[in-house]
Amino acid sequence: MAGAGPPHYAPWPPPPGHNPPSMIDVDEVRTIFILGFPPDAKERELQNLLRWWPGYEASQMNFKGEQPMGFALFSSAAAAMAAKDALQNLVFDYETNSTLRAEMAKKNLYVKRGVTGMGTEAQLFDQSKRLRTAGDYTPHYGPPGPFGAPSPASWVPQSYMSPLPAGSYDPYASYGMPPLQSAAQPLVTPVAPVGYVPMQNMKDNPPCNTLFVGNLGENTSEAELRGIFSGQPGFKQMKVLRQGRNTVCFIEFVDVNSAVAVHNNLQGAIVTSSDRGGMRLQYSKNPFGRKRDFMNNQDGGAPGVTTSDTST
DNA sequence: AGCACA
Repeated sequence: MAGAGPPHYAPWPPPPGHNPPSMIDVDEVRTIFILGFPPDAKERELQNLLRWWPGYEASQMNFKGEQPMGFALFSSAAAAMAAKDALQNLVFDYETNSTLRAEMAKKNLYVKRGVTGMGTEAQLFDQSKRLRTAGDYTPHYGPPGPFGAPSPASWVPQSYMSPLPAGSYDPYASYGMPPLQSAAQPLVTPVAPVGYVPMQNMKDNPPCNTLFVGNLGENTSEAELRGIFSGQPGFKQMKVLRQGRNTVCFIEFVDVNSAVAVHNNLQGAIVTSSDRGGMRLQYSKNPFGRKRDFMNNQDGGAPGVTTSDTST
C-alpha cells in the first residue's frame, strides 16, 4: 500500500487486511503445539530445540496438566508445518522414552511486543504464563554442537548460490534464500528443512571421509542437500545420484573426523523436499579419492586412518 | 535398501 510503509516495528497482531509485504496471511495459524515431553522438561529445552529452526519466532511451555505442553510460533504456516512434521515422533528423551507429538495449534501464540530484545525483563514479569523467547537469528556459525547435540546452525548455507548445472530443476530458485532475516521481517521461506527423525535399522560401514545419504525421495532437491551439507565443517564436495524412485547422495569431507561429525549431527535430519522425512547417513562403501588399486597414492581418506584393507 | 566419481 502506498501510505503504509513498513513501520519500524509492526503492531502485533497487524490489523486485518494489512498484510506484510511478503504474502503472509495474518490470519493463518503459524503456531504448533507439542505434547509428549517428560514431566521435567524445561521451557528452555523447548527453546533450544527450536531456536535454529528457520522461521522460529517464539515458544512457550505450559505446565498446567501432568505433561508439559509446548507452543511455538513461526513466521509462516509453512514453516510451522515443516517444524511440526519434523518434531513428529521425535524422541525427546531416550531414557524416559518420551516421543513428541506435534499438531497445529488452534490459535497463534501470543507474543509480547519488543521481541527483539531477548529480554531479561520479559522473563521477570510474566514467567508463569507467557514467556516469550524471541527468535535469535544470530548466526552462530561455528563448530558443531559440542555436546553431540544436533547443530543445525548452518541451514542457511553460505554457499547456497552455487550455480546449478543447466537444466537441473531448482525449486528454490524463486526465492533467493536470503541469508538471515531479522525478526522484524519474518522469513517466508517455506523451506529450510531440518528437524530430526529418529533413525533405526542402521547398517553402516567403517568411517571414512565420504558419507552416503539414503532415504531420500525421488524429487529431493539437490539445492536443498547442498544447502544442508555445504555449510558443514570440512565439506569438500557433493554428488547427487538419481536412481528411479530413490535419490542418493555422496558427500566428501576433508577428513574422516568431519565426516563423522556430520554423520552424527545430521543423522535423520529432515529433508523437506524429500517425501520421506529424515535422511539416512552412512559411511560410503567407496570413499572419494580411493579406489581399489587405482588411485592408491591419493590422499582421499583420513590421515592416519587405514581401514584394515583386505589386501588380496 | 538404493554406493558414483576420479
